[in-house]
Amino acid sequence: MDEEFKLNSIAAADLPTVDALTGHEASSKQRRLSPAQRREDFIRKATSLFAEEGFDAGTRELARKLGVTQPLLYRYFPSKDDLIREVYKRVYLDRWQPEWDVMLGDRTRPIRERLQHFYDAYTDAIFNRDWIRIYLFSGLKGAAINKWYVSIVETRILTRIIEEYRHEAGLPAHEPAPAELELAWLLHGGIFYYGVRKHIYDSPVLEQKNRAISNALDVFLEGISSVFGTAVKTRSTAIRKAQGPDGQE
Amino acid sequence: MDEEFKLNSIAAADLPTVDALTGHEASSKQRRLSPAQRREDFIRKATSLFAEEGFDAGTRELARKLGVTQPLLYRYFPSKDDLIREVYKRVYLDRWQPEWDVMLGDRTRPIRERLQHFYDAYTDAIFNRDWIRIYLFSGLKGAAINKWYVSIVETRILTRIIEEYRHEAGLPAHEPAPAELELAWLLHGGIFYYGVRKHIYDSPVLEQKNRAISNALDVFLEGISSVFGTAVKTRSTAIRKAQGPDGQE
DNA sequence: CTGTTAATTTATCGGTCGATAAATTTAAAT
DNA sequence: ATTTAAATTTATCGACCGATAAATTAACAG
Repeated sequence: MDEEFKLNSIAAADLPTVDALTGHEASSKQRRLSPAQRREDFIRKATSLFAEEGFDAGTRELARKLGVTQPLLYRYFPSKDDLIREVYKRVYLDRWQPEWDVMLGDRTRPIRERLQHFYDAYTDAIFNRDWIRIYLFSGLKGAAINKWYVSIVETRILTRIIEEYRHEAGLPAHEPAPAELELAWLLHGGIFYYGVRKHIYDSPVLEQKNRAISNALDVFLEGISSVFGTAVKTRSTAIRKAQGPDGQE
Repeated sequence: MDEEFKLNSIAAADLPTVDALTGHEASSKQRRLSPAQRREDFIRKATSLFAEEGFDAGTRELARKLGVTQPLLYRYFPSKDDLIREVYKRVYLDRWQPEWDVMLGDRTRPIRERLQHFYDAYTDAIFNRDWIRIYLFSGLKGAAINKWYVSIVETRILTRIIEEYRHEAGLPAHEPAPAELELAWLLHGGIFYYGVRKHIYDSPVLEQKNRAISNALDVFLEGISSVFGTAVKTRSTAIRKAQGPDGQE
């Protein structure tokens, strides 16, 4: 657990493309790839394979999906565990946008708008089969990066949500109390579970993700207003009339 | 997927005890057990083993934990998959209490009280490492019983919550709309995630589970009141003053 | 065209997996 | 005490696992 992680370090997108590396268009008959490209392919295919079958998926199946032989993997990664760690980093670090931090703290915009913007973007980034499954599998394995990520969500997102809410509601600023953080987790976990139901359980969910988020934010913000004993204008009645929660418009 | 499941069928508790079967007190040196007892032991230890390591855990390790040899398993279960199915049934069907259904529909009690009672009892039943991990592992495997369980939660619990809320709020009775169900899922998923954080991620959570639930219910009920445009007395201000959400009392 | 480098393959090792068959041993019945 | 039924163990099979070493071959430099 003495590892350290850094959000949005050098990522796949920074790697040179096949064309740039090889000097000609990528052909399906291309037999040899540059080390960078081959390594990238291993990580990418491993991500989807591990997402589907868990980290016990075989290295031979991975190689077969790439059209290469299994021992080749060990020229690029000392062990399967090292490959898994690369997959972790790719999944956990790459999709996080540092600007989320900034945007959530932008007090020129109402918090309702900031929250909708954030959760629209955040769920766009993580609501896909690969991400959610890798997240759950690594969580079940007790991977250090999973616990680290959860703590990041709490400090960078949920703590800020409470702080910003308190500010907009005119409440005195202080470190969010455990019970306040817990309410932010209720919102966050509830929204996350939408993704789990849709992408893991293949369960029918409300079609429009942004409406599910919108309604969740309405309930959350109105709910904590009442509970905190503060009356804050948090939602647009125009929106409410246009897309009420009963879906009967 | 043509399997059918039945909540609370004959369960472990209905099995005769070791004493009843063997006629004398269970000794740790007991070498042979009755088939019923041995089978029960296999299922129990398999549940905790699979919960920890996933369903890829070896049958040899399972046997070792029971102090027997591995082939013995195959006198009690035709295959490892059959054992896994038994574990599923034990986990998914046993802890469900049919009275939850009834209680949630008891209109002599306010819905706030019924919800608190239900979620206190429900989380008492499922918030433990074994249950949550088996649930997640089987979900990731796409097990039929997992999808079945999710649909049961929706029809038996969440649909009822919305119906009962609508009734208490004086709204016309009708099948919950998708957006309404989605809000019930927000509550349910948010509460479930409390258990995941505590038992899977080993993340610090608000110590008192019942307070976390109470605050969640306050936010949910007050929130949907506002969103639905209905004013319903849902929470006791006495409770609110005694244990406000800021945890500073 | 030739030589060199390294990307890739072939062959293989020891270990573990789920599962089966046959031998053994315990416990109860006679 | 002897017999009998079945609970349990021993031995083993074929398949698959992660990993290593050595042989091969594709791509580029001269």
